[in-house]
Amino acid sequence: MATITASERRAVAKREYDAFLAVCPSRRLLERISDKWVALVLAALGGDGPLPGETTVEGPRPLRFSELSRRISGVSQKMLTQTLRALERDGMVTRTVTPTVPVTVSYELTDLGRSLQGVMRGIKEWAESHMEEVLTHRDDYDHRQRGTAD
Amino acid sequence: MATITASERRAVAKREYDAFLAVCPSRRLLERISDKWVALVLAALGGDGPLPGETTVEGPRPLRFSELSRRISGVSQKMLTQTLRALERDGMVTRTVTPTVPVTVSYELTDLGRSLQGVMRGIKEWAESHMEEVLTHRDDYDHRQRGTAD
DNA sequence: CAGGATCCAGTAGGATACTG
DNA sequence: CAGTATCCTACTGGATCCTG
Repeated sequence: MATITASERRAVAKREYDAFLAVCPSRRLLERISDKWVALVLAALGGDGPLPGETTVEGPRPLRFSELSRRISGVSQKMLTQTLRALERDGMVTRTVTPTVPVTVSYELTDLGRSLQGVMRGIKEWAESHMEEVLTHRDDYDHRQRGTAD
Repeated sequence: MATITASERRAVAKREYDAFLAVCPSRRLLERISDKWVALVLAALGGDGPLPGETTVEGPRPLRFSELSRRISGVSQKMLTQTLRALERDGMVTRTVTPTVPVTVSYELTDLGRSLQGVMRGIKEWAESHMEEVLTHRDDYDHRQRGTAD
């Protein structure tokens, strides 16, 4: 009998994943992580920038729900919870509950999460550092709308 | 009078962009590029993987609309057009029309687009290479739903 | 504090039909 | 071929209320 373990099958399958294919599971994973909230949560947990009210810039550390909420301005509690749950389920963050009163919950990146954060941070930083260039292109594009036959 | 040019103002503002802030323009740029279709279009134009039907693996080259459409399986013509327009407007792809019959339109990454593709490709590849690990975590998470008091 | 549960508006995005 | 235009549904995600 061919004793093929799950990990063996997976090792083979690994090379087959192709997000260009609509039916490939990696396509759905790509959809999940191609999300602004994911990018922002990972960046926050990854220790990008100082926390509001804090002057010292420190590295990554566990953040509480309320800290994340304050850091990522404009995020609703629903989206934050939802995003954190998904990231936890996918093994990218850990959720730690400390039974104080009231309860304290903190989130932290796992190794897997950190590896993703490496690429996701790139996106947030790209957006910030290329904003001007993009704005310039938009101006050009919008103006050129008529002058085509110039 | 303080003669401050637009580019000077922008050079200063550049360091101010912070996607953590809901009101910051870079937040909206982040939303725009945190999109699966953007990731896939950039990857396709960036020359990731061989084209369907082609055996030789070549680098990036301009792709026609229909080629993109075939490469990115499952994309609707609406989303593809919409994504390409947005990328063109933001200066990340060029659109070239060759007046044959019928018309030939090809898309190509700009330098700006290539710089973004550098980080976006990371995401697609991360999804593909970490699919297994994520699946394992999901199994764990879903099973652990009851056995909490174990 | 850290959510769960609901309700509900806005929009993303698919399907379809038509055009230069 | 490479779109544009329209219709329409389904899901996203915000606002609100409630709980341990």
